Amino acid sequence: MRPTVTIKDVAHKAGCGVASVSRVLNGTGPSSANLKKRVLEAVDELGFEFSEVGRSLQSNTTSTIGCVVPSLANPVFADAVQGAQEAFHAAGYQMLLVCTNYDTDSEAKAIRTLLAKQVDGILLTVSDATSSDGLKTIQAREIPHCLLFNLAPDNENSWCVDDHSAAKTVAGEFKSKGHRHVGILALKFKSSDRARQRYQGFVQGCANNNMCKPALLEIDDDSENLTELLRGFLQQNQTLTGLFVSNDFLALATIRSARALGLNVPADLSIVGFDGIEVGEMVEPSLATIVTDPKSMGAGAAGTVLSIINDTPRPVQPAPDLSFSFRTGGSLAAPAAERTDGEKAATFSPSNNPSNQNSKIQWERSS
Amino acid sequence: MRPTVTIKDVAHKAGCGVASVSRVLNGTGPSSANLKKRVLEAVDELGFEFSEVGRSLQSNTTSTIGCVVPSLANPVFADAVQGAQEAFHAAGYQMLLVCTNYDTDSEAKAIRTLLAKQVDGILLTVSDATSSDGLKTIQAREIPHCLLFNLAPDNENSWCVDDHSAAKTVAGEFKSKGHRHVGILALKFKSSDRARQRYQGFVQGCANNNMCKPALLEIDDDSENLTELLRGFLQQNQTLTGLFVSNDFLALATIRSARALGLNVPADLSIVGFDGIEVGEMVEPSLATIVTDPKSMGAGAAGTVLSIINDTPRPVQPAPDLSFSFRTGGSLAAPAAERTDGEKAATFSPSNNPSNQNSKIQWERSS
DNA sequence: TATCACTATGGAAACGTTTCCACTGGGAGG
DNA sequence: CCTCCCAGTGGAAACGTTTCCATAGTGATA
Repeated sequence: MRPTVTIKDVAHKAGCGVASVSRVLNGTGPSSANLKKRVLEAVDELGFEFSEVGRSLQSNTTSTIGCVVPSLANPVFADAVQGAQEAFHAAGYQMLLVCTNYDTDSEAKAIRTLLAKQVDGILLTVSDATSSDGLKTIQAREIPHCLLFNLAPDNENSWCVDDHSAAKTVAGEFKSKGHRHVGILALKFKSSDRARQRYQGFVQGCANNNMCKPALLEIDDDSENLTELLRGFLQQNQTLTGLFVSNDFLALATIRSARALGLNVPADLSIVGFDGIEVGEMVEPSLATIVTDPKSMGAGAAGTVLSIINDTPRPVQPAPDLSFSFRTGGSLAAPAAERTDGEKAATFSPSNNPSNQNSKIQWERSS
Repeated sequence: MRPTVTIKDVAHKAGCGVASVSRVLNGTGPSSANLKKRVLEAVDELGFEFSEVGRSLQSNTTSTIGCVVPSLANPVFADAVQGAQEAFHAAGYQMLLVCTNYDTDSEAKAIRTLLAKQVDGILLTVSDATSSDGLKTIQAREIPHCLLFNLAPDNENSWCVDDHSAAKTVAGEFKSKGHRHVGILALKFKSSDRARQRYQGFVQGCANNNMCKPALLEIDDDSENLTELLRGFLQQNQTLTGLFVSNDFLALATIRSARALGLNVPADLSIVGFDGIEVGEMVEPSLATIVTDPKSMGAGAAGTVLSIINDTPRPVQPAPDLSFSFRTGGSLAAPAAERTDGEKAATFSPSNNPSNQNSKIQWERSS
């Protein structure tokens, strides 16, 4: 690694003091035409660039923002990070990214590291905003920050989807199609306040619509045995005609598992997802889902952080009930009939799946 | 923002010199038990943490790595970045992330910014590795770096899928199913050397297998009118029975468009994708595709950067022909018959699409 | 001509670290 | 008892900037 050329080298080559170089290059303070020329030439010859490290030390500012998210494997976060990165970049800030893999210890550790690096602000998604150690540290140090996808505790800024309302909306959609007994398939229930919000909202939505209390199927991160889990779940809830799945990706996997069990979607089991990923519109049947705009959320939260730093008015975020929308899709329809078990089902096969034929299920028998 | 507590404050509170504080906390040099105790207490009381900025200035090292990718919207890059981030994190490095949106100017600018920030290394995906200004800058400054998903020019490290071989493999798979005339749908052909590799490999693969030279449909970033483009393309290539699509996402969109044109996939048109995203396995028909492992690629490239920094042996990367694998799927099958035009097609509808019925196409008529 | 205001410039301090060096005191070896 | 060595410690320099302050020169004004 070639030795870095510093402002001193430039000053020496230009035959002037370092202060003059700084003034010329930053356009702060006066300087003669002659001096300007000499400095610029020296810079050119040496290929000088300011070191941000020296600058940061002096200015107590790094033009760097920390960003903490659980994972980029989830396109919701990937999009949000992308949106935030663009917003920060446009304002002249770089972004330090940390993925925590939904681990609270990693969260806290990452945040300490970012603070040590003297970031000018932090954008973060934590597992639980009410109990996050990392968040407490940030608050104590009074660093400009904004939560993303977390329900905000008191005095906290946050850009998030109104998961509670969204889940209520889903309940209403099930109801309007004639469903009475539905379930919810939730991922990482414990490590995510968002999942909790969705569950509670769904329960309340079902209650508001005089539906049965939704059955809960909670699964861990690996969906290896999703089909078996689903089988067991459906056995225990035999009158269930619809399932609200906590994200689109999992919803697609659930559709596949349902098919593997010989069920027809939506006739035997309606599925509604969450997130609104684009492939949901490309599959057959298309996925009914809650559509959100993670990129805008990320950009908005970034804007909030910037507004705190610059002490400008906070950007306005969409009203809670406008933070999402419902997208209809073929995976949600009126239940064909009450599910009845113990009969031979038509095995699903790619192009032998007429939905107007009332498929029976095979999972009871084969378990 | 609360004033930062520095090593001086600690020294003052502990009643010693700053050098002693540094020694105690870093475990470098001797120190009495008494002094240790005083320092540790002071640190605790004041909540002191070292400033990385001061450290960096002194050590000429930032424990920060720059990472430049086109976009996180593409899950390939998102996964790669995630893999890289984990690898860097494990080695005690933070990651500065920049997305360039496939713009070469942004690339060069981002790289200059990263260099000014004194990153210890850079991981990057550029549009064209042979002509990248940013890459030249990095080379000139002799910064530890590694390319990702770029075909490496001389003396450059790079972790990438062997796009050329992979595309040849796809040609072979088409051939083995009995296809003779196939096409390739490429995205961002100009701004990506990877797309070019795939095209050339596919052309060569078709030639090796005595197939027709593949027709090329090149599209821009927005696939708004994909259906119309596809219609025109198929009109011009009436004997075409298969299409190699440059990424899975686009492949799914193509399947949808084909259906909208009244075509049955795979009977009328086989589709093979590229990337191996997981949803490809969840849809009907499942997507035949080239499977890659972007996360491992990202982690591997990160390992290479680290090995350059630490002057340790380079991690070994998989042999080019093991950098991918072909995944069979329902979207690739033997062509049902030569496509014939001008007849009324069965309009596609969700569950009214028996593949054993030889669908006719409607696009000729409706254009 | 003396004063003034202002441009042009360089020296030096400051930012938060680490590390070199110098200084002290005490124990071991002669 | 005198050396010598070493643990223990603090002062100060250095890293690359910016900025305050002092100085010098210049032209205009009184």
